[in-house]
Amino acid sequence: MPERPRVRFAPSPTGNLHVGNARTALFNWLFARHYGGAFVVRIEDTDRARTFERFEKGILEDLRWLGIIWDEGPESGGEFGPYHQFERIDIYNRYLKKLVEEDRVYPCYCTEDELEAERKTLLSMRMMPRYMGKCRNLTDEERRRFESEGRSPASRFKVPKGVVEFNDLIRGPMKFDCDSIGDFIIVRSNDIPAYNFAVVVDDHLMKITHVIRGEDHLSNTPLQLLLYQALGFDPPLFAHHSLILGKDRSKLSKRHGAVSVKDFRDRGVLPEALLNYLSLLGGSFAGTKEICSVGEIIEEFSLERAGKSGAIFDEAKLEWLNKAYIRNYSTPKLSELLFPFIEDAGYNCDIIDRKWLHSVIEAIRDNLGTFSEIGDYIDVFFDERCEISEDAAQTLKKEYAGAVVKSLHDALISEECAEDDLYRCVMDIVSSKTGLKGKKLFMPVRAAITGKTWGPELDKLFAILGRESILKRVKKTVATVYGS
RNA sequence: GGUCCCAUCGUCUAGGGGUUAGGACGCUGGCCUCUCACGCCAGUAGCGGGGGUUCAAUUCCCCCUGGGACUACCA
Repeated sequence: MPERPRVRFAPSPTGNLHVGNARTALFNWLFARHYGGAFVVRIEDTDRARTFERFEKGILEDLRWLGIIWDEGPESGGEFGPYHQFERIDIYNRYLKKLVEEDRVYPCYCTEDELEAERKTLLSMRMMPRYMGKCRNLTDEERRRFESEGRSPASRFKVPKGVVEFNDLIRGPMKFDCDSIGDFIIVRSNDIPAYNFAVVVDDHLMKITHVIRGEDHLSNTPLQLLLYQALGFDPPLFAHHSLILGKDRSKLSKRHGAVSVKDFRDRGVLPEALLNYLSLLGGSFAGTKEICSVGEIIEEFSLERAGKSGAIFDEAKLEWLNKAYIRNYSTPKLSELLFPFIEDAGYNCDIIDRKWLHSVIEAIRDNLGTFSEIGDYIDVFFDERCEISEDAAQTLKKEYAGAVVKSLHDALISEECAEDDLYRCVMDIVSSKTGLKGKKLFMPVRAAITGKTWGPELDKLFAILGRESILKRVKKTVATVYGS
């Protein structure tokens, strides 16, 4: 391990930050933090048609939200900038020139249609589609002719014969035969460098020591290694981690539902829960502990513990973790995070008494898997939002329910019970009057008061609602369900 | 089709030549005066198949099967 390893996360701003990419960023960041190295973010914005600034902003925002802070990169700068590839075009051109001079590169005049046709032919012959080198040995005369036709060439790298070998830090020894690699484009006909070329130049110039990325880049590695060789650069070490999969075991993508960090953030998943979950996927910590603080995760992180096989993204487990993290928040802090979600559910937090709202949140906080569920739990505390659900109506129509509701009503009216002992006192009365207990006793009470068959604990409900509100609700229920 | 990668409960995983194959999520049951959630207890379920190597293979090797990634002038 070098003194100070340098790793990078290099997203292209063509969409929101995907959880798979977030995991790659996380692994790099954990690696840097674990070994006391540097974590750099580089924006790969060479695909001009698909690059949008809002995506870059979003990605950076999501990284910060997760607590993945970069030592060098956009906005914060650093010694090895610029950190946007599009601002580094001159640099790539310098190295292209070098490769041209050394005859490692040649101009290719093929159009995309021609290349597509070649691919199809090869495929129909059951051969691997790859560039067969049509422009590799063009005469000057032929080149001039293409130029005069107005064709602007792309630059292709001359792939040498031989094999490329490297030792993947996660997967072990890797070996690729150059015969299966066609001459590939390193600078496109619009003079913008292609991915494999830009990455190699940047990683070298930015002194990256370890490239940690998804398995989907494994087959790019031999191409990049060839470029390192041609450029005379020392290559970094490579580590290719497994991918996050959807339920059907294919690479997680939009058709699987929520896949971006933003999706989970909007749903009310805590950043520490998502980060913890992502670090759990495709690996494990030394102990049996699964809920770990960032510090512990950094401490435990190691590439050796990274699994080689893909891992299905399990939202149920994420939610379980989220619940655990929610429990660790104090109610005031939790409330602050919850307010936007309460507003989304159609409430105006400004006109609701803070203290009362806190007690409501206190009553339901343990039920929440994600913040966006808050609307389903909070409505029972607002008289005007209480409707009798189908389930509740059925419960109330059971033969024993009528008596329960009646004695509940009577107990509330009698003023026999003190306000501060309402729940216990009323339930004792109802229980002794009806002779019922357990589910048959409590379900009609719950249904009569909340209109639902599930929700926060009844004692908390009584304490927050108070006699007046409860009585009003019971009367309403009696009127609508029993019609008297 | 080609190249490459991978393979332990439904899911995430631990383990590793001799184990009652361990944990977590989920699910089921029980307890906590109802449900849900929390907490606790219990239960459910797994080494893809075939050959080797070996006294012994889930573990090591090979083949098959299955799954996946890549196969762009995207990254």
